[in-house]
Amino acid sequence: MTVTDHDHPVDPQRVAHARSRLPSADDATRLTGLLSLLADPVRLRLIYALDMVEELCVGDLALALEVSEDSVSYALRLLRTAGLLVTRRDGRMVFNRLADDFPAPLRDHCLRQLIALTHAGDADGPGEDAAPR
Amino acid sequence: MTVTDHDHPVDPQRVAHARSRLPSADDATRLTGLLSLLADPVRLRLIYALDMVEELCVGDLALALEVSEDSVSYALRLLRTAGLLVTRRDGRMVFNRLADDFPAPLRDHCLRQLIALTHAGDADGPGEDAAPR
DNA sequence: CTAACATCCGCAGAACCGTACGGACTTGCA
DNA sequence: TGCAAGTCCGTACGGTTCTGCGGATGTTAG
Repeated sequence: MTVTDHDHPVDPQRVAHARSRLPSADDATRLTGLLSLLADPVRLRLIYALDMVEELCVGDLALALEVSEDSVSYALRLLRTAGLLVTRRDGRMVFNRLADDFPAPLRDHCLRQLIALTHAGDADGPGEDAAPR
Repeated sequence: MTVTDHDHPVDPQRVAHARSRLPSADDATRLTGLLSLLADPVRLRLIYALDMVEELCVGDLALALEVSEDSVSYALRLLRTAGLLVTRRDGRMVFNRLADDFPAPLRDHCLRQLIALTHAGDADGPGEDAAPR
């Protein structure tokens, strides 16, 4: 190889334990692909908006998010391609809304709770958590 | 803002509603920054591994994940800079573990549940209506 | 004090992603 | 039928991010 792939495991037991329960590289790629779709300010706020009001067209979405229609259109395309949202056409308008099989954990837990903790945990003071057990 | 900023809201009510409850662009950026740290196969599996066993050194981490030590070191640096994990030095080894204030929602809900749903949701075909509704 | 080990850091290359622009298509209304 | 509105698609540019290599730091052992 290249450098120091040390074949000298310090804790073989723990390595084996972690290795056995670790998600496969394929599953990890799939999950990171999903997370990548959320890891963008435009897409994240777009999902937020569609989570509050049932459906919105591109133009109104751009107004609500205060970004260009191009950005919204591009974000919608990616989300739609991933199957995270569906469109309903009424006349010349195209209304977008979250798909029925939109991942519930993302919708219910992650988004709202994480917003809260990014507020509180910004200074990253040790011993302070926005989500108490 | 280049061309078609249509100033013709179709649903002014919904736009206003969404706009008022929407997270600020700053909060969204902060949250997407956090999500971006998870949106990488190496970092995601690394967090998984550290969630199972309390602490691991770089070399063992590389063995467990089956990636180069450079990748692990780089991933650890980013996570450490973000304050998501801490290091403990014992001799020439450096053991890494998740920080005490590691976001609980991420750890408890998102990661495990999402792995499960990426498994189950795979077969039902991404993009189309296999929703049980 | 020197040698060997484990890890960290800085740099260059490549790959990926998001944005902006222009054109084209479909639809509704006069 | 002709015009205008709304949206979608393909392309090029700029920026950010990941990977691999070489060297540097600090530590233990002889």
